[in-house]
Amino acid sequence: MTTAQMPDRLDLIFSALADPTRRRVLSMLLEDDMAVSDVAAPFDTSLASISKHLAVLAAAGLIRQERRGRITWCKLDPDGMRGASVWMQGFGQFDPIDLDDFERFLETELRDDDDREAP
Amino acid sequence: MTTAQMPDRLDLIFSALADPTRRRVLSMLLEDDMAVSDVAAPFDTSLASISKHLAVLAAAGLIRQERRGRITWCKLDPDGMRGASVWMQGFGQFDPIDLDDFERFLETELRDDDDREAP
DNA sequence: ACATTATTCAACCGTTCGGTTGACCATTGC
DNA sequence: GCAATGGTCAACCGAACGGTTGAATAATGT
Repeated sequence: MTTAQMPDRLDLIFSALADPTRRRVLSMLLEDDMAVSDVAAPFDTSLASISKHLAVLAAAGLIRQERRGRITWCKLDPDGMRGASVWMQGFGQFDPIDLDDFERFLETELRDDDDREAP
Repeated sequence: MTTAQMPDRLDLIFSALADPTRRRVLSMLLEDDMAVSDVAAPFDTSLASISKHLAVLAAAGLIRQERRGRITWCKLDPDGMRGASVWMQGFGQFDPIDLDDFERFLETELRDDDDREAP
């Protein structure tokens, strides 16, 4: 059967990116490689949950996980995003990377992504 | 309650893009504005299904729907993708838009996205 | 007025998703 | 060897998703 109904890589990537927790994880990994537990630390969900999220990101090719000793290192794989990025670029000639814009964006995500509480 | 758990715009955009049918719709709209029925035509799902997909895309700000007479026109809103595109660009300095690459990509998606059958 | 066309609404159904919990390997430290 | 640490696995749960069908709403054509 060649009609394997295998999900497109774009499916994997975009649905991986659709979750705010996973996006936050990626942002964290942008700053440095991390062990699974360290990734999980700032979240108030279970370790297992984060482990699953990381698996999703890995399946989408957005991160790579390398087991060394008893800790599993998670490393961003920016190239994994390339296909999706290219696809999106086709829908409008966006300015060639407004890095400042992104910086602010990231800041926001990192600061109050998950637990924003009412004052 | 200010802690409304309102989904982030990026959630909306990326999860809208996570579905191959919706991506194909966007590709179609890239070529021209279309009525809902015309969008639905090439797919072998129900009209209602496509109508829902279009609602999702509209909610994500990726298309705009304008009712004129009894037909609802669907029009791509490339600017809706901007935020997500900017976000992604932050994860790697991708080349400034390889349009040829994209063209081929699109071709592929349009041709055999949904119904690939075994020979 | 009546039938037709265009689209959405509402209820339902099976599947996937994100989360939890507790058991289960590994690897390290004593 | 034994206990602690790091991570995954498996089973489960409620919510969201993508699809279907049939009724409902609206504008158009005759």
